[in-house]
Amino acid sequence: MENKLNDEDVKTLQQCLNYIHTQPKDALSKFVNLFQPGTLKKGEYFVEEGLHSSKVALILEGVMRTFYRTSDGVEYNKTFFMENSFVTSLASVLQRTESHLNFQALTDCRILTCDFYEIEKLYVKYRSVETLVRLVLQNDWVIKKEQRELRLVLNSAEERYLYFQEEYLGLENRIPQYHIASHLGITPIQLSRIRANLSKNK
Amino acid sequence: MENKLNDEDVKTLQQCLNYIHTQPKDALSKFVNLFQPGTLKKGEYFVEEGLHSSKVALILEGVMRTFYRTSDGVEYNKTFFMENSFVTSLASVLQRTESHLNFQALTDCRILTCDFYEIEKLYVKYRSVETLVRLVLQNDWVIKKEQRELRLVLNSAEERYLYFQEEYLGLENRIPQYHIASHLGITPIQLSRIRANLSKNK
DNA sequence: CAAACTTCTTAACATATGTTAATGGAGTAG
DNA sequence: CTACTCCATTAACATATGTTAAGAAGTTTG
Repeated sequence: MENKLNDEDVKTLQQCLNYIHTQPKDALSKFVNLFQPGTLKKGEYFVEEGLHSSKVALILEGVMRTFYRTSDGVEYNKTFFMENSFVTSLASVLQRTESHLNFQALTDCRILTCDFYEIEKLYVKYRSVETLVRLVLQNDWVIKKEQRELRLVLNSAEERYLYFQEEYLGLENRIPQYHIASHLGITPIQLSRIRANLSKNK
Repeated sequence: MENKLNDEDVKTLQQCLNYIHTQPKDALSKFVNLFQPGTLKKGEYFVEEGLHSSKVALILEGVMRTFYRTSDGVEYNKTFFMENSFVTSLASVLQRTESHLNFQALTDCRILTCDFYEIEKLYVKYRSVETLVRLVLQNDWVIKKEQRELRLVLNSAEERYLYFQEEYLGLENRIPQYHIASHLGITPIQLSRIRANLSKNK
């Protein structure tokens, strides 16, 4: 049971943090020390609906999804996460409530995890950490959500599919099509038709 | 040019603030003093896209909408505001950037306005004010946006229309149908069909 | 290898929605 | 009152999408 990060993973983590908002060396070092290595098997849950979780993960290898499940069992894939993405049930963490979203590994994953509230404790000493978190929030919750709402209302399923390909480069070939269809708000059959139509007119 | 609020409007404002998060008397009084009375003619803009605005309005009488306009002129009505609602271009205010949304009066409006940054100045002295703002943010940006995204993906236009009726009680008869259609992401023709179908099967 | 399973595709039909155009009612200006 | 504008409805047709069913190709399991 070693909770030690190898040099390469530390470097990846540092780069991912600095990419969002450049951190001074001491803050970066404290930040990195909060993380521990871990793995998820394909199908395994990182966060389950109905439970509270303050965990944060950085994906080193693999793909995860977050999805909502309706009362009659229909699933809607809200977001996918790939390498170098941070994963957390933000609403649950911020509101201190149980998550109503599920987070699940779609492939075997290698991750680094830590507890969000440990990150919060760094705010007092390192303003750069608080800024980083605020930027993630602003970007994820204000800008991305805005864009998604507009696309759902204003764009056709085909346009949403083309946008998906840009947003999630290469993901198309790493997960089943029906997960993509669910993300686009259409049936796998309709997605298949759209794909057939696109390749015909190319 | 009187910037004096009448007693009744003060009472309404106080109730609206306390409804979100109860305020101590001195905070409430400072809060109320930031507001000035005003009016908007039908069709007049409260905030225009491309410009920065830190204005906040409480609607005393009337209806407003916020809408997005695509590059080819199509409009999408994001939200409607009725009596006792606070109106502000939140993303613009928080990010200190220009608004990419328009806010417009759909009827003649009687409002109370103030500057958001004046409210922020109260944070230091009155924690209750900061809490109130955080609650609005959390409610509007986290919960409502989440619900809207799910509805757009998971619910039919008819279901969205029925939900609209609940969410905006009585609004249906105060604004043109095509504004409602735009909010639902469908054409006025389709909304008309849905309405005809609902009254038939009733 | 054979059987079972998963996933993607296609067909056939039904439903939902968009587009264009015509109609008529309600309100408004002259 | 008349002409005009705005707006909701309806029809007719085209397109997009859902549903059900069948089959093919790849993968897993025994």
